[in-house]
Amino acid sequence: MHPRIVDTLKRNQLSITDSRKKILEMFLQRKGALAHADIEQQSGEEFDRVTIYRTLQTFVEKGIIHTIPSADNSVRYALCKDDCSEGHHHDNHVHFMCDHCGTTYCLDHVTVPPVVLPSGFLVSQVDVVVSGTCLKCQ
Amino acid sequence: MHPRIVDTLKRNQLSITDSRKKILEMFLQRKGALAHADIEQQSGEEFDRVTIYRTLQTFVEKGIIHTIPSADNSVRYALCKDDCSEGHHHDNHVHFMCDHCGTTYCLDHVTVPPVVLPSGFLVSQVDVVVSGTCLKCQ
DNA sequence: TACGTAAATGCAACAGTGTTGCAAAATAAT
DNA sequence: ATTATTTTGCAACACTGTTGCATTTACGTA
Repeated sequence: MHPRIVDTLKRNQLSITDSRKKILEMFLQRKGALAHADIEQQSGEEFDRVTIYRTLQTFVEKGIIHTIPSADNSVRYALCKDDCSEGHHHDNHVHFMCDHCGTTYCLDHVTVPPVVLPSGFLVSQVDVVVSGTCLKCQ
Repeated sequence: MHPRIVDTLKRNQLSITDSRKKILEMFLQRKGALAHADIEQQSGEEFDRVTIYRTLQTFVEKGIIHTIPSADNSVRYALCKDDCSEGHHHDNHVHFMCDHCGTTYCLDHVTVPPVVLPSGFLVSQVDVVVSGTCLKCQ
């Protein structure tokens, strides 16, 4: 098991349970983004659907993972780089969705360019989602 | 009725039906984005749910409207500036979602800044979604 | 204008997604 | 080891979106 798992859970004052350990491990292993359905499939019948939903919710609240916007209807989650503080997510990096294989990447090293809005709009967060073809699909 | 309605439908080789006229009018009237649920509520019992889904699908295919990405699970649609050609949407403008009232704006005059990705990624589209507080909610 | 064809609609049924309440089980604290 | 708190699993429900098929509507032609 990944050494960061128990550590991360404790730091966020979460009790150490099987589902949390397993789900967090999935995120740590495959660095890409995961949808609820991915987790449900990978974990087989081990956990209830509802438990997965609640675990993801908890992780988002604690700033362990963040949601990735998408034009289709699917919500994907990915690890926050260094755990964001509760309620405050500074994931100002670019997300990339491959049109071909569907994989979602967090491009941690590509920062979001500044966007200047008309006066009157107060910006709290900027999400950039790039779609196209990824490394593996060319 | 808005004069552009029949014109737009004809130009896209769509038959003129009540639902298409009514739904297109909704988009032309309130310049903001609309979710399926909004349309269902506004139209009352006039059209079947399925008809609304299919109309939205058709409009997206024809490039009359486009979908707006969002971090939550809701799909919203907005008019394409000048009808995009079929299958090709050039909506490279910034979208703004108000955290307070939930309204989604298309900021047609704010263009998407260039994003430079690591080599190996082929970019086909860049979506920028800004969230915060809008003009009315301050 | 009337007619025939092609397209769009409404209905029923279904699958997927996400939420809530509550009892049982697991975790944490003593 | 025992108790209090949290988490889980189950059941049920609401919402979202899709598909097949019969009926209705729109469109081109005569």
